[in-house]
Amino acid sequence: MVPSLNPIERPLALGDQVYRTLRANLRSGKILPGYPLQEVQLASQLGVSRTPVREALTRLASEGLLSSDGRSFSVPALTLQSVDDIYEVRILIEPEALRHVAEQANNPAALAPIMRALEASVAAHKADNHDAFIEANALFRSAWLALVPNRRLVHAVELYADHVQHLRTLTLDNAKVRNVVLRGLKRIAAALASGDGNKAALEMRGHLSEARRAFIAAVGLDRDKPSTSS
Amino acid sequence: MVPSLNPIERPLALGDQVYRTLRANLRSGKILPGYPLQEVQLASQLGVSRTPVREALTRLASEGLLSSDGRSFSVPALTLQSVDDIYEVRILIEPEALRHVAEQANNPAALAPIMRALEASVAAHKADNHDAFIEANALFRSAWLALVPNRRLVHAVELYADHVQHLRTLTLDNAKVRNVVLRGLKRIAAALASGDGNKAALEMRGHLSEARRAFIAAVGLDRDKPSTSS
DNA sequence: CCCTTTTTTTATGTATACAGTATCCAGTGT
DNA sequence: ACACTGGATACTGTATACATAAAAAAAGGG
Repeated sequence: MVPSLNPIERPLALGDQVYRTLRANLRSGKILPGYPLQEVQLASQLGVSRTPVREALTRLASEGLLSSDGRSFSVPALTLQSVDDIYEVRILIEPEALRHVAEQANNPAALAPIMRALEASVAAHKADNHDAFIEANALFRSAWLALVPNRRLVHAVELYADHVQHLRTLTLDNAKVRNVVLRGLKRIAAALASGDGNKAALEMRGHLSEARRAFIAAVGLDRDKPSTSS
Repeated sequence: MVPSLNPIERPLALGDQVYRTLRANLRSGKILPGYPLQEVQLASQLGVSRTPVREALTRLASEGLLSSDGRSFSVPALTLQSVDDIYEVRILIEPEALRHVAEQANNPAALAPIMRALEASVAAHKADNHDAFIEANALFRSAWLALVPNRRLVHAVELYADHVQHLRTLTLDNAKVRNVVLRGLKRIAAALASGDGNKAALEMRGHLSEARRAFIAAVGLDRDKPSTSS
């Protein structure tokens, strides 16, 4: 008998690895809307066969992160309509998810990672560092999501946040937009620190509304889809 | 020149067909939780190769309708926790989705399919027809969802509704449960007919809460997972 | 008779082969 | 020069082959 062994770390299946790689690249905006994602090309780039690539692509498409135009897949171009649709869903679920965090984990120790992510955002903003700001932003979200007990809710929040990730990479180099976002994060953090669930939910709602408006204004989205332009 | 030809009806890819078939079978509760869904077996039953089967399975798993326990997939057994989680999400999104329907499509013609589905539910209940009631229930949902303009919201509602579909097949042969559900549908239909968005949202919220309670009570779910028992 | 070990079977993960179809390009005819 | 047609090309959808690992069964030893 051996004292408490942890289960072995199994190497992830290739399909999962490809999925994560692609999703990370979508998140960072490296893949532009409209470009066809071709199986052979991706497979050779990643050094695997078409099978796991195909698996990852169909998964991403079923989650709505890719759209299948005709034969192959591509990043969907965001129209004003789709941005509105996505934000409507986000505004329904994220404030309530945050409410749980405020009500359950209102001790400073649990909130520490969130505060650190906020500080990182501030620093990145001051340094005018586009990529760092985006990263700190994502860190902030995953920090508070880690405290949401409902895993399905977490999954949904992550999904719809990724749906508009491309907007962020396009617009967060604009200092004005960053200011809007940063102001929202600060208010959210303050509400969390106060342990007031209602306030937290309210602040999140306000933040999402304003961020949505700022993104749309910054990218010049009006009834059409120029989301590929930089 | 040829007089106005319609584009040809293209047969759906096998992968999609398998996906739909499996999802329909999950919906009707034909596949029991815990049973491993094996690729070769499904492939031979459906008369296709493993490839499209595999594709469908990974899609269903990524949507949360299947869970991958170790190596293969199976219908996840519903714990009280997971039912609560799913209903929390449903209660966040479905009332607001219904609000749109009440506010936008409050003319009798648009609401006719919903009313027909309600009548079918009533008839099935009176006839004590389990399967017909479930089907009418699904028809009711798809009828009002057809009037929701936000397609992503529709997709999310359908997804989480399917997550607990198994509960329905287990419990809707219970007349008491059917009564609870039917009462909810009637109130929802009345709210829609009145064109009152707030009322519609409120009734949906109440309906979901009560249905959730009735399901849990009927299946005897307490801190564990007997959802396979009939 | 039970426990251990080895063998066999079975199922998945991945790669590759094959078929069908859409797209692109060149050639030909007007 | 332009339009149309025929063929080559490239990509996807599907099937199948192979390798690996887990599970089950059988053999062997105490």
